[in-house]
Amino acid sequence: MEGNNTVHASDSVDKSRIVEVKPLRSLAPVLPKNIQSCFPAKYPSGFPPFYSFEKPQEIPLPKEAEEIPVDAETAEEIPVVSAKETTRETPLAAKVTPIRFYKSSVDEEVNPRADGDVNSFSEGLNGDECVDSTRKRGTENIQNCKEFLKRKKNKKTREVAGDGQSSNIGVNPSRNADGDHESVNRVLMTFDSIRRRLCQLEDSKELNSSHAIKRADLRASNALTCKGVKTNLRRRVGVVPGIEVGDIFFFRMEMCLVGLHGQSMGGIDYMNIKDGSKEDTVALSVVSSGVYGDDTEDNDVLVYSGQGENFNKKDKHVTDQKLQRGNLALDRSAQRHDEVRVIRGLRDATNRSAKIYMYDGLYKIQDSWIERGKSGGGIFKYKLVRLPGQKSAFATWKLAQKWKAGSASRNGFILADLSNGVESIPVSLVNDVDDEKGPAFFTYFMSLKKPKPFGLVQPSFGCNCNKACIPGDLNCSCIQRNEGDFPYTANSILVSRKPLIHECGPMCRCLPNCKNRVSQTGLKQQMEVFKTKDRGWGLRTLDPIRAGSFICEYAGEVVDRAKVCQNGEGDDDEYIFDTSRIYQPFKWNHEPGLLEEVSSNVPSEDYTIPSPLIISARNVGNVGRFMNHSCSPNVFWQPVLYAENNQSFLHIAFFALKHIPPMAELTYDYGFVLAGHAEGSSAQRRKKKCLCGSAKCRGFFG
DNA sequence: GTCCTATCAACTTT
DNA sequence: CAAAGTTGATAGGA
Repeated sequence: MEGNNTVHASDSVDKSRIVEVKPLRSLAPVLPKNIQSCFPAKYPSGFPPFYSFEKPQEIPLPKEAEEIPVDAETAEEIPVVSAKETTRETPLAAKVTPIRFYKSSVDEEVNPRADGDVNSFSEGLNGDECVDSTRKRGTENIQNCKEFLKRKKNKKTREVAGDGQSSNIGVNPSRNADGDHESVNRVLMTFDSIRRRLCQLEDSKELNSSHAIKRADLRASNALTCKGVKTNLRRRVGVVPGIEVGDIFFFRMEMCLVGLHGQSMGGIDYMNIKDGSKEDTVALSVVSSGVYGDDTEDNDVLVYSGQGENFNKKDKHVTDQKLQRGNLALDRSAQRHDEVRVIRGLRDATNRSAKIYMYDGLYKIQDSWIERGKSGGGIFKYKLVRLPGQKSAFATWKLAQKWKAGSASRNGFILADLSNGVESIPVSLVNDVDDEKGPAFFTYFMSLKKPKPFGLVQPSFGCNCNKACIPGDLNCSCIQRNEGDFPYTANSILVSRKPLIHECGPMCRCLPNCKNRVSQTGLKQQMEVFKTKDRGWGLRTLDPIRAGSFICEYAGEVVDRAKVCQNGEGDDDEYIFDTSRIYQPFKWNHEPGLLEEVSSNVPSEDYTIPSPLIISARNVGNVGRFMNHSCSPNVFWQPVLYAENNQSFLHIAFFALKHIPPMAELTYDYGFVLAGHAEGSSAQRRKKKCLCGSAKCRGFFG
């Protein structure tokens, strides 16, 4: 028994380090406080919003606003405001430098009244201009949109030149033609935020009407295209700025919007170029869906099939593919020895009908030939070989899949399941860096021990839903607490960051598989604890993770500040999570106004926590305790509340901030304590030097 | 009940 | 403009 429980694989088993598994919950009810704190005021205490849309008249006038630089550099200079200290006065919103300036070129072009004032900005959006707002929209709207896009195209040259006159929501106009990391990120985040919200609306409509809005991906993309929220519009051969080898995508549209692959369906993207006096056509990128038998043993080689049917629909004759379009382009690229971007698609393991795409870098066409297909028609084949010296991407993904399946051996493999069966998915322990055989002893536990009730005067109660709560059912008291919105999509993706999320709990009548219990169901992705080069143990994922996916709770013991101070004399706060630290604000929800039906109710991203919650994961915890800090994290925390034993308890749940590729380390922003604001001895506490290595690194944390 | 495949239709890009 | 290595819904079979 003990052998099974050991953290170490080595012979020298230290009995003090035996993992003790206690998957039971311990509850400690305490005194209730006032109910007011549960329901956020209009501006709950917390971070200031980037911009106040509820008071558009107080937004600075355009002249003023245009002086505010919108670069990434400036964004970093946004004053950080303590969750504790912020007293909300409306002008604060105007004082805070906006990360973007919300004025779109659309308004300039289309709405003659638009003068850059946010007010008219919203009006412009609420008109029918280019807003694909209802299922039964007429062709009129589409027409408008097309016309708009035409006009926009003419104007593009000016924008590219950087006259500074126009700007787009979310993207620095100068990044429209040639993007960077910042603009790519922003486009992707905005896209997915709108898409999630559309899914949410769709889910809730299903109950009330038969008409569900389909293809949220297309609709989100449409909205962004109309508003010019795109980047890397200039089509190019080779590297696309801001996109890294190994980046993953969940929709073809995402790759269109950031300029990686311009074809919404087509597998081959190409363009015409002028080479001296001669016109030529060259391939830009190919998407391999992995269904045409183009997989080879060698992950650096791709055999890609040309495009074109093998029979003519009219005369029903077998035909050969023709050397035209994409086929021609690939042929030309081969002769010119040009680079071609390769995107590899694989089935999503968790959602078999969906696909995940990974950018695998640059390849060159080494060979091409014609094969006979099953029907007898000729099929072009192109052998693409990956250029050396690029970061391993697709190969890593495939390897991770093998590790998961147990069909490939691993270097430095220590333990198959650190959680010892507490999690339904095993958490492996790996160290391929040095000799350390595992982290110090702790008890694996999935949730909070000794939680303190969240101050409510009224007794907490659960909902009365039968079996499962259904989005759009306004009789469900849990949905009511979430202001009518179901916090998660049908596939358990968080829709928006909110001051507080109310989940169903043990007191609800619905069953444990109710979709409103996402943070209580344990790990959903396969993860592993691994030894980093310079930051101790860390957590990484073997699976690709979609933005908004639940990662894990921050499990541990709820402690008092006094106790933290007592223990905090050494470097003892390594395993402390504290909601009252200062956290860099960031925008995860989309801007209001990008899509009519979605604009009106974009939740605030200021967390509402009436009294600080401090969790120690030193002795008891889950994988959350291994997540390292980063100033450019890929995970964020979100307060979640649900009731147990007539009381409500606050939990901290982690969600993916963006799409996370397999084998990437999971990190979140630890926040920091302002010097002089901490109590007692911890005031003198040293900040830790940050080694996150990101371009936006603050230099310290903790 | 679930899991897989096949098929269909709505759909946007160049 | 037509074509396209899409996507999600739906149905039927193992």
